[in-house]
Amino acid sequence: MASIVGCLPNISLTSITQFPENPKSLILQQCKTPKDLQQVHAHLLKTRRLLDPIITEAVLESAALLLPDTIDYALSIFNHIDKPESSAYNVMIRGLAFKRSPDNALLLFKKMHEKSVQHDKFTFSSVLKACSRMKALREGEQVHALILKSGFKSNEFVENTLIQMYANCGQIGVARHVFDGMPERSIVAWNSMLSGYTKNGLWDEVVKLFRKILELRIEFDDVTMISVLMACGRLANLEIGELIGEYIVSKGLRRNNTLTTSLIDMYAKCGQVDTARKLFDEMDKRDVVAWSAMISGYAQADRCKEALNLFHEMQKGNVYPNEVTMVSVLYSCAMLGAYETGKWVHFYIKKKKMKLTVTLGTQLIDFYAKCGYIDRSVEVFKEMSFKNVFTWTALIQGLANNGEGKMALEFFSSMLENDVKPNDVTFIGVLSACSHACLVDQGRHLFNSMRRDFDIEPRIEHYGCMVDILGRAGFLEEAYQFIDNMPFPPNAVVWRTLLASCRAHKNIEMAEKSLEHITRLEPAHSGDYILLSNTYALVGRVEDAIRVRSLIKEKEIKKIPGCSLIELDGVVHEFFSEDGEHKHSKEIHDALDKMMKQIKRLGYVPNTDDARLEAEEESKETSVSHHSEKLAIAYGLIRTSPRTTIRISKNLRMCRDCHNATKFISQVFERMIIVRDRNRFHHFKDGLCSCNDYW
DNA sequence: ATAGGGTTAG
Repeated sequence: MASIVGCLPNISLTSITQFPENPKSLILQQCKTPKDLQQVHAHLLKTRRLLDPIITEAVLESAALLLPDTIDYALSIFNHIDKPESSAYNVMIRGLAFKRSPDNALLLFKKMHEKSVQHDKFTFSSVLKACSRMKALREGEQVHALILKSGFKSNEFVENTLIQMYANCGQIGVARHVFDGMPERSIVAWNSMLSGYTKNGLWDEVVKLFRKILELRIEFDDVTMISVLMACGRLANLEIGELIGEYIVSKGLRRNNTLTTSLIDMYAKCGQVDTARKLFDEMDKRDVVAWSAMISGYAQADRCKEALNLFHEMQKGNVYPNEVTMVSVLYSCAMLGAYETGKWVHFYIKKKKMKLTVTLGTQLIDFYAKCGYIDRSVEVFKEMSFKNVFTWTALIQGLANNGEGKMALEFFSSMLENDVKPNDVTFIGVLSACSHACLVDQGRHLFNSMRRDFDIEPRIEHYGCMVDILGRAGFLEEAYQFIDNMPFPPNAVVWRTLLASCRAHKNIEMAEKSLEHITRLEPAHSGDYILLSNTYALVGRVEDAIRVRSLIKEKEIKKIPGCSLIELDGVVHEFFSEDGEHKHSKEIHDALDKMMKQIKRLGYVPNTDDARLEAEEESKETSVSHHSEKLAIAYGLIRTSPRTTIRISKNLRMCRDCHNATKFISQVFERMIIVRDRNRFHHFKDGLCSCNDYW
């Protein structure tokens, strides 16, 4: 018994023989480890004190509720009790309900019922908690019926668990019915209802109920605010969000970290990332959740570079990321094409044996796919033990965008074989797979099966995919008819899709018509005029091409500057086409000149048509050679080792000249070059591109 | 003895 001294610091070795008369609080408070408990248990057995139900229940409570991983120990003690009283059952049911074996809690409840042991409010709330965790609606309903049948007097604890159980089982209406029928409601009841709405994504209802709380002047607490802030974030309801923000300040609650984290998240989701950052900087202790919230705030605001910077700062601050943090970090890497950083994150996840949750795995798949490494996506997919519709969809979309249309469709088939129900987004992926792989009939078939076989109503995006499938394959007239027969008015995106096909198939008439439709719906982007202009240029109507291009200036349409990113040693470098002359160093320009000279020697001819269209006032060649991707590739060539792959991501479509030049570069410099443009991937190798010059 | 809470994806 020597070691018990260390565990029970108030008792000396001799005093163990004088075990306290009533050792209940000693058992509950002093047993810090399973070992402590075992020794106390042994002592109680030896001294036959275990016959006292009060003492036994204290041991049970310690084993079933307070200590980790001792639930089996608790069960073995419980099973030795001759005729357990209801309080002993209650402790066990509650312990089982909390300790990940809610099914056993239910079984024990059943046993209790069979043995006619009286159940009470404690039994009911514990067993309902178990039902809630298991999403066992049927059993929950049975318990509810039993509560009503046994003439049980209303009790707020039980009613609150009923609300929780019904909400967790998706029966939010029943939950509300229970709530409405309560004779008295503390703030916990209101909070239970709010959290029920939250779990079901009914954000509007959260705000509605909170307005009621305000109206009735019910005093709310931090738990209330956390639910409501969550809803405000999802709804971008800054009005209520700020109201709570001011309340928090006025009540001096800023030191409540959980609350402040919710506030940060709300501001970030409402587009006020800088306000969120200010709150974040003012926190006196930032835990991993606060960091994760702020990082995801930047990522959602499309400020991924800042997200990654903050991630690096987090590591300097010795806060360890968890799988939630990594989801936002990988999302940012995917957006930026920051392959090295993302690869390191994957390595870190493995090294730290982080749980590969469905969300994290799905994000890894998306990350690799967006960096052009679709094989790695497939690997991750195969390693995952749990996959959901998001996982399958990410893989299918990744395959489609990387030109693996056929494989995407194969995975779609095996998704169905695995009884995973596709959703509307899955079909976007599947249809774009058909589009990239030029599988017209397959596309038609899948589009028609959406409503018929899967009960999914095609949205305008799906119609857009169909237009793309038809248009790419050259069925422009059919695509036009298809748009005409849509059940809703076409938007600019649909016409833009057709316009792109018109360029590919050199159909002037329909290109003109498409642009007309676009301008009728919204002010056209500069890219639309460029597509039409390119179409004219392709059929030799250079004057028209120039005329259309000049419209961009005349109409003062803002041009989106082309921007290419390349990541080197974990740092993302940005190159812009517009300010190429001024911003970049001599080193880069020298590299660019050298690169252009070398590919010309091998037969590259700059496309002066495009150059002429682009900027008549500048010398033709200079203009085109300064597209951002050429700068980024030139920089990549001098900064990376020979024969390694160069990866670029770009915010616009690649132009034909850059596409052509990159093919030459891949050959001359013996480099694999992967360019992710706005729409798809181009894998350049040995002078050829994976898109077969069709994009 | 019991009830309600923050960050994550296609």
